[in-house]
Parts: sequence; C-alpha cells; structure tokens
Amino acid sequence: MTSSSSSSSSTQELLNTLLNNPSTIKSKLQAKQLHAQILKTRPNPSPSHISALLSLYSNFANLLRDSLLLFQTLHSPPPLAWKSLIRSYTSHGFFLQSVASFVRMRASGRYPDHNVFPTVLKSCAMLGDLTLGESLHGSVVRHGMDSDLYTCNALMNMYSKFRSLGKNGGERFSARQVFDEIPEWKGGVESYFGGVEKREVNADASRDSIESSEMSKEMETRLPRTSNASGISKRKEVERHVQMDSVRKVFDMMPYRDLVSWNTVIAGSAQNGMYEEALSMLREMGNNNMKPDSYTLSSVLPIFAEYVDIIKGKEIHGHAIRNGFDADVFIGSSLMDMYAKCTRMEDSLRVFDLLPRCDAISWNSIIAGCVQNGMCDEGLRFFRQMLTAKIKPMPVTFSSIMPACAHLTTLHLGKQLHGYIIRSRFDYNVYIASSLVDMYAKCGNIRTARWIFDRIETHDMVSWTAIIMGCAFNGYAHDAISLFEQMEAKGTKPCYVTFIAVLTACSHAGLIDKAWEYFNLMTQRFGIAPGLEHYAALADLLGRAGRLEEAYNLISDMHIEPTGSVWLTLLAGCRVHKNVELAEKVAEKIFMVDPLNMGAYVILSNVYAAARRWKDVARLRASMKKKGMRKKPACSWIEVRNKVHAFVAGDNSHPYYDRINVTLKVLLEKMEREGYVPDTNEVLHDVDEEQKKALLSSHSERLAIAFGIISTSAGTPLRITKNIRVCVDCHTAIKYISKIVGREIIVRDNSRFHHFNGGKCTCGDYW
DNA sequence: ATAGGGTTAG
Repeated sequence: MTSSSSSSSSTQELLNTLLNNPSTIKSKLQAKQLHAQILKTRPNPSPSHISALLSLYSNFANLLRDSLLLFQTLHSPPPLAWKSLIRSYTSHGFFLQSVASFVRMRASGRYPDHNVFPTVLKSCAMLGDLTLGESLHGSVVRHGMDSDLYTCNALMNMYSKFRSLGKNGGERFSARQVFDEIPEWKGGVESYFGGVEKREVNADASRDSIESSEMSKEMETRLPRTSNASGISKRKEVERHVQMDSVRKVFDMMPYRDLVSWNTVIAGSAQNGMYEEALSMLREMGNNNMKPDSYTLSSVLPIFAEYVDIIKGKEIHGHAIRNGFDADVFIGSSLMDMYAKCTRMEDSLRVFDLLPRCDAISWNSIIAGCVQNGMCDEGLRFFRQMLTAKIKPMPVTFSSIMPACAHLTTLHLGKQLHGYIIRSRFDYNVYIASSLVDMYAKCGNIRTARWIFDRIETHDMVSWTAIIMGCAFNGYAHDAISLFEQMEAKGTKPCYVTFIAVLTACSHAGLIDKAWEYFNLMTQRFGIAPGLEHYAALADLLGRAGRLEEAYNLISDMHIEPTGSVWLTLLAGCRVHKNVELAEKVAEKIFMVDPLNMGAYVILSNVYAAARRWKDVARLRASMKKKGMRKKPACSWIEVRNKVHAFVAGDNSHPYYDRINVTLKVLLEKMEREGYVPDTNEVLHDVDEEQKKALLSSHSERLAIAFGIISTSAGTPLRITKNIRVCVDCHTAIKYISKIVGREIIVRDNSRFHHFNGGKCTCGDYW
C-alpha cells in the first residue's frame, strides 16, 4: 500500500482491507497512511471504521496519543474501540488508565469478552492491588469467563504477582485511585476529525458497575482464604500461601490447561519462595505430557541458585542445551546467576561468553556475579563494557556494582556512579540508597552515608543495618546503638546481620555489658541463632578488654564448630595483653581446623617477638616455609585526585619515594618531641633498636600518609586503606601525626575504621 | 487480538 492511491474507489478498498484483513497492515507507517487516506475522502468515518483503525493502532508502540485522539471522536464507543483503548493503555504501561477504562466501558453498558479480560488482569497484576484483583475476578465469573484459558492464565499470574510486587516496594494502587482516574479526558487532546463534544462522565454509574466490596464478598465465598492459624510469627508465610492458594484454585478449576498455565503456576511458586511446590509441579507437568520450555527452565533455575545445588542446576543446563534453549537470554541470565551463587564463576563467565545477544539483565547477572564473588575489578570491567555496548544501566545495575566500590574503597568511582544515579533519578531506590550508604561508610565518609540514609523515604531492615554497620565500622558506636534503638521504635525487625552490626559497635567501644544484652536479645526475643560473626564480635570485645579466659570459654562453648577466624580474634587479644601461654593454646586450636591460617602464624610470631623468644619466631618461619606459605605483604593505598596510589613497605619504586622519606623523618623528630616513644615489641626481626625503629617507620600506612601530606593541600582529610591490621605502634604514631599536621586521618584496615584527629582516635584504647 | 520466564542493596 502506498500513499499514491488516492481515488475514492481505492479508499473503499482500503476500508474493506481494514475491516476484513487488518493483519495485512504490518507497519506503523502503513497504518498512519491509511488513516490519512480515509480522512482525505471521508470527513465522517463510521464508528466501525474508527474502531478498526483504533484496533490497528493498538498493535503498535508509541501510538497511544493517536489512539486517544481517535477514541475521543466516538460518541458511543463500540466494544472493539474500548478493547483497543485498553490494550493501548496496557502496552504503554498506563495500567491505572487501563483498568479505569475497563470500568468506564462497563459503565457505558458495553460487555467485556474473553479478549479483554487477560489485558485488564495483567494491568491489575502490575498495579498490585488484591482487592481490585478480586473485584475483577468477580467480574470474570459473572461474565462466564472463568473457564476461558487465556483469562484463567492471566488470573493466576495476577494472584501470584501481588506479593512479589508489594515485597519489592513497588507502588501500590487502590480501587479508589482507579475511580479517581476515570474522568481522564482532561482536555489538551484535539481530534483529527474536529468538532468533538465533551462528554460527561457518570462517575456514580461507574462506581455502581464495579461494586468492589460486593464482589470481594462474592470472591470470598468462591475462594475461601486458608484459615491457617499456625502462629503469629509466620504471618508472612501465611500471607504468601493465601495468594498461591488462589492461583491453585483457579488452576484446579480450569477445564483445559496449556503450557502457559503450567509455567504460570511454577513461576508463581518459585517467585513466592515455594520451591518444593514449584518442583513438584515441574514433575507433575511431565506426567501430564507437557514438555518444559524455555519459560519453565528459566523459572526453576533460580530455585537451584537459592539451594546452591550445582548438580540440579547443571542438569537443567544440559536439558537447555539439548533442546536448543541455551541461546535464550532469560535462561542465560538465570544460568549465570545459578553458577555465580554456587561460586562457579568460570562456568558463569562461559555462559556469558557463549550468549549470542545480551540485554540489560544478562549484563546485570554477570556484573552481580563477579561482585558477589569478590571479583570487583572484573565486575567494574563488565560495567564499562555494558556502557560501551550502549546498554542502559538499570537500577539493579547500580545496586550490583556499588558494593565493588565499597569493597575496593574507590571513593571517586563511587561518587561518579552516585552522580550517574542522581541523573537517572534512581537515587530514591532503597536498594541503591542502601548500597550508597554502605559504600560511603566503607570509604570512611560516614557523614555522606548518614545524609543519604536520612533521605531514604521508608527505611527497611537492610538500610537500617547498613547505617548501623557504617557507624559501627567507623567507630561511632553510640550512634550505632542509638540508631538501633530508633529502628526498634519504628517497628522494623532486626535480623542476623543487624546484630552483627550492633555487636561490632559494642566491640568497637568496649561495651561489654551492652554486648551481652544485645546477644541475649537476639537469641531470646528474636529467636535468631548466633552465628560465627556474632561469636567473633563478642570474643573480639572480650579479648581486647583483657578478659581472655572468658573469651576462651565463650568460644569453647559455642553451639557450632568455631572456625579459625573466630579463634583468631582471641589470638589478637592475647597479643595485646601479651599472654604467651594462652596464645599458644589458641594457635593450636586454629592449626587444628585451619593449618594454613596465615593470620595465626603472623600474630603468634608477634607474641613470641614481644617476649623476645626469637627461637620460636624462627621455628614458625621455618614451618611456614615448609608448608609453602608466604606472608602477604602489607599494602596501603590512598586516593589522591581520583587516582589510587598503593604503597608496600620498603618499596622504593614510587616517584615520590625520597620526598616521602624526608617527610617521615621530619615528622618523627616532631613526634618524639611531643612524647612519642616507638613500641618496638612486635617487630619480628631480632635486630637492634635503631633498625627496629626504621622498620616501623617504613610501614606501608606511614608511606601512604606521608604521600598524602605531600600531595594534598593543608587540612584535607587523608583516607588510607590497609589490607591487614594496623599495628599497635602505627596506631600510636598516627595519633601524633594527626595532631602535628592538623588533619583528620582515616585509616581502614580489614576489620575496622580509625578516625584520627587532634592526637586522638575514635576507637580509644580498643584499637 | 488476549496469558507465562531471567538480574539488585546490609
């Protein structure tokens, strides 16, 4: 069809095509040309022609405005026009308007048929309002559509979506809002045909026609809710089952089921955490001669990711390959995620490499997989590749990549991403905000973290935990505890991780009684079984306070098997309090469960060195060598003008090496005048005092600090990150340095933050 | 004509 055919007779042909063979019109352009053609010769097309054109328009994207204009020319829109309008609204994401139009259609006396219900039900699923959904279900039943295949499939999907939308903080709408939306012709739309009369909308009639409450009652008798009074604590579980019970009821009443029906139930169960039900439906579907397709497989793969079941996951992967589904982006994404959750990144990367086409979600999968497995640099590389490939990042992309910045302490990257997030208007997404809070906190910028936290609209458990952990990590224990109390007052239930944060705060401030109080609160009131991290925080606290026996008994009486890292916290306590006997006993425990624990070797060596037991130091060194263990060199890094500078003790390759040494020497003189006495006790080498002092002042954090002093202007805070713990002497030394240079120095080591200012550190004696 | 799938934060 071309625009050159302009005679009246050919217009008649076009109209016949429109009415009888609309499927021959395959493009938006053709549809618009047809519209223009009709206008040229027929100033007043019949309602059936307009409806047919409207139906055609609703097949294409970005024609909503044209559809609305066309619709407005109709004084009494026939069913086809209504259905097309509703379809247009839904396909353009105007779900509220879609349902409202359905209500208006009913108010105008037109009857819905089996074609329109699936679309309306889909809109309702997106709106996430249960009451509205039940009303629509009532309408389905009263119009005799409760045996229609497509309608039932849409109904099941709708019920299964209510929970997951609510859980994700998706916007919730109510039937009330649908009514508010009904007088939707707010002017500004002018007709192509001119001379449109404004029609009155009878809102009362609309209200009568849907009768939400009455329908809800009707639905209650048809779909009785399970009265599962198993307990208040499992309220969430029960709620979840109520929706899935409705899905099952629809499923069981269906006279005929197709693959979509099965897939809808399986996906619904999987998405609502009912994994066993989903898997039993998968088996049952085979008994009913239904062969799983790519939809089925991509729905069940997340279950094996959650179960960390690589065997079953690989079975599905094999099935996908045998059936030619392995090029499917949906299956690819869930496969990458499954392998990543099973810590099999090689397999995950291979799936990614073999995927012929990638969309935003498959990029997210590989990025999240890398970051979750500690491959932060690779994650960032994929993120850049994604941008290069012109794939627009989604909110999920940012919450996946931000932890990489937090882990690497690359504040400049995190800030850059934050800028991108603000420009994309994603900054009120609670997932992203939580990851930003964590990133800023982990980069030592607790004020910005708090600023972002304060601007989150509704805090959830994770965002509370992020800020509490942020304060705890940064040494602001009392803020952390106060925030925890605020969280309780707001009625947000703390979880396992929240208590790790609270106990970390206590350990940072030496609040032993408080810590026990929270430990008991967690176990007794919240019924959370303490994990390794909780025990570690408590043992750390007791150890630092010198209550070594108490810590030893705590770890010995744990209800789970302690790992080397739990014992290691106590070993560190033994070092601080110079208890050689207990240190040996604890180290023995560690070597029993973890013979290659580097930390244990290093700390025990420190303990021996402090006691001048050089033979034991040598024995340990020989033992390490025999096992092929090499001490990981201490490394510190600092960000200066968006570039990360890394320093290793004794490394003289840095261009500023000489200037750094001069600065350190000048500083040392000033420090000694202020009263600094080097603590050479932990120097592992049996050398003279002067050499020990020289070794101490070449520790990597001091090189990084000196570099920071040289290359930034006066008053700028210095942020240092170290891969291992800051030693006792450096801790003392940095206090002096902060006073002398009048700067805030923030040092993050693998376990906590130290904010030095004016000769003091936030962690006080509990370094 | 109309219905079904994958990825995030502490």
